[in-house]
Amino acid sequence: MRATIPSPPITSVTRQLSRRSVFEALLHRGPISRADLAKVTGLSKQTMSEVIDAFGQQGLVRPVGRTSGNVGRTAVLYELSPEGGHVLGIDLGARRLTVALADIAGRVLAEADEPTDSRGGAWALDQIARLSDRLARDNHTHPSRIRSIVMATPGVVNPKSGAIEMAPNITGLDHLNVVGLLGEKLGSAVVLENDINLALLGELWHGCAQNLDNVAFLALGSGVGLGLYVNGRLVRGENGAAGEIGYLPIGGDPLQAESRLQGCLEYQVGATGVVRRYREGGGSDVDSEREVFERAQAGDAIAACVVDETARLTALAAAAVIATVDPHLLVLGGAVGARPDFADKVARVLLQLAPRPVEVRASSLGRRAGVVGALSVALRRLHDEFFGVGELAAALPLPPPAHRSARQ
Amino acid sequence: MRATIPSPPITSVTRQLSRRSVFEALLHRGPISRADLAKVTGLSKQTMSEVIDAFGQQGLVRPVGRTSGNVGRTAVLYELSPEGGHVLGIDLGARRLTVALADIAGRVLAEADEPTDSRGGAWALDQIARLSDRLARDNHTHPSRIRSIVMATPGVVNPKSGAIEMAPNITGLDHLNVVGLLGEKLGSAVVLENDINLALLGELWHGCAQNLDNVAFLALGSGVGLGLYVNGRLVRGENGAAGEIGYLPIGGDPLQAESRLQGCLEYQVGATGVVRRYREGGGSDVDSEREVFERAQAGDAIAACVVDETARLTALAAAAVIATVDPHLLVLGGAVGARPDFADKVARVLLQLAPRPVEVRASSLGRRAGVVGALSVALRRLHDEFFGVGELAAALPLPPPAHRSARQ
DNA sequence: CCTATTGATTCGGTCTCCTGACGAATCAAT
DNA sequence: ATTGATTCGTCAGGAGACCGAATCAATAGG
Repeated sequence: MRATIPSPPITSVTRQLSRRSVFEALLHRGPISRADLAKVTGLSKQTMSEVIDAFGQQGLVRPVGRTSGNVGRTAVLYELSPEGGHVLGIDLGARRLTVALADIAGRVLAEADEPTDSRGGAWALDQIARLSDRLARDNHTHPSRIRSIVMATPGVVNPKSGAIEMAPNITGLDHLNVVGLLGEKLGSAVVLENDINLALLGELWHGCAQNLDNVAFLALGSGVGLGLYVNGRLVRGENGAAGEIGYLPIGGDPLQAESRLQGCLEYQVGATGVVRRYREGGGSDVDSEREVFERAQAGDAIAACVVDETARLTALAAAAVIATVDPHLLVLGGAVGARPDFADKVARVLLQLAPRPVEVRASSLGRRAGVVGALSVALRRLHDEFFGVGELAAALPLPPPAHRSARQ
Repeated sequence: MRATIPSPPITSVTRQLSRRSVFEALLHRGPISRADLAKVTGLSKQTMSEVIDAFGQQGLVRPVGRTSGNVGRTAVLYELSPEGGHVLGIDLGARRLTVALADIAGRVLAEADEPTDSRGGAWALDQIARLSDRLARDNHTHPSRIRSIVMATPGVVNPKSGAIEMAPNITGLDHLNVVGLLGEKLGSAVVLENDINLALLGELWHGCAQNLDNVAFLALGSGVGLGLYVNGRLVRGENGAAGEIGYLPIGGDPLQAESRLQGCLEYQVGATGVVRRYREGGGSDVDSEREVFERAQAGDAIAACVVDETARLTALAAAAVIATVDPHLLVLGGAVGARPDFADKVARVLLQLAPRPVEVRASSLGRRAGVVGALSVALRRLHDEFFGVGELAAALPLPPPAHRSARQ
């Protein structure tokens, strides 16, 4: 086995751009010959040979057979090598921990999950490290080859510091330097991101929202939350609090005490809200919001009523989001939101609310969405590390209003 | 006077990047010598002289005196020349037409406005052409030198076609090929954009929202509308309908007939809504929502009540937007929204609603915001035409889920 | 076996950029 | 006024990256 992968050597901007477009072509056009690469990228054949040579020496690329059947000389086919680097996606949920491993070409090599260590905090982090290590070794990958790690976590992630600001569902996580500790344990930098945001990105990469630029993802589970993808980019907001729609002034008096504390919409549509409304409606004791949904499907009239009201409020929230950002698609996700029957109900109410109908789909990845999204971000970060063009791509900023005189 | 400005000759990518960074330095560091430009951009003195030479031949740049006072040889100072190109910003409102002219460096050369031709449609377009021509000639600029024109218009602008889809306040504009006709009359391509979006961009460029990446602009005038700036980019939405918050399910039953037709919030907070509520409250006859506000300030109790309710509903809408996109700043604009007293009222209610306080400011450009925003977009487009890097800057797309096998 | 075709390499030539050297212009001190 | 220090701007040489044309190599088909 070769030594650890060297960072790409410093090269000129123009060569970096060439490398970048060759990489992109390799990524999307699978095994491909140098001649075809030259045609696709517009580069000359010998530039192509130089780039492929360099890629080969970095372990980024490997030959995989030759063409055959066509007239003319056979060509050597190349593809991205799994040796080029690996990425890890983690979804740390309150109940379930999922980890997945992919290579630089985005091929998902393995996936594993376990119940989250209920002691939370440091125990959960240890569990993550254990599971990740096992996954790497089982796939003949030394953990040190993992160059990019992204973890989905509930709560608000500060977009500047990358720290968790509130993780109500996992005990003792908010007072821990998660990025630092986990990075140490795993031997590589870790990036955190809100779980709903990553579920949205998962649907965008491998799920029901592929190739779209404007998507809203409404998650309904123990709480209610929103992920937004606008102009082809994730919306985090100034404080990472974008999508905290529990506080939407919908479903009650927003100035009421309970509403102000946990959010007006959350108070009605969150798990405790659903259970409370079921109890208030005369229903017998239930443990979780899930049970209410199951009873509704089993014919419980009170439960059905609660579910209908939940769907109605969800649709109102969705209408607010749709009026605000005008997405192409609304994805319903989360433990209860992804239920097709519930999605249908919401879609029906929505049809009566919106000035123009919006497509509504239930999440197609279900609870895998979070890991898949984490993988996609980890992958993107790895690609950027190797082939990013940095600020070069930034838009030309406009001049400030203060001007020196323009002598005519 | 020199002949018309030639399009920049085709150059290699690397030269284009150099030109770009030199231009940026000229734009922001005012008159500057070649030696300083070399230091700022990191390019060599040699390259700098080449680029400045080329700029000079294109008429982009001109010498303006020399340094003095410092030890050492004096340096020739250069600045962007007004001959480099001009841009035009137009704000076509229902009542007022405003036009402004700027040069390639973003220096606003002139601004003029008139009441909009009340016959609307083709007459308004003629009026625009007349006013623009006059403005250009008064500033020693032949109309043919104007290389980029952007117009603010009410209604939804289709982000793909660039056409107006609904302009309720200006008669006979929605059945006209505005882009085509106006482009013909003015002799240059015209781009349309929603007036609220441009007002937002105006505040971002020259107003109260400078140097921010996440801003919401809530306009309250004859109607209610929202402009969103997220991740440093304008949010148009999939159909250009982002920010149509008249349809927010706030302030009434969203399934009611009137609400469904013109939007639930619009029905309460729009001009006709304010007037209606004043009448329903027992107020005497008024012509416009503006009058209600004036009476409130003059001590009319009924009017004050209506205004308070309007502020309350506006704050609810703002809270919904804030929960959704988490902006750094909320700007209140439009004929009534920009009133400082009203902005204060909204801010006060908002303080009780949001989990974390958000900064609220009244528009600082007032009704100039639209033209200024139009200028900023026109300018950006001109810069991009000259120095854009195109798709080169695009993010590396992730591979699609369908994969060829990865032979280990 | 020969030819058409396609893949891959080699060989100039161009473009852009940088470095180092040098002349030009200026201020400050003698 | 002369000299020295300093800065501006240009010139010449060379490195990196790209391309096109020519050339060699390997294959399918007649």
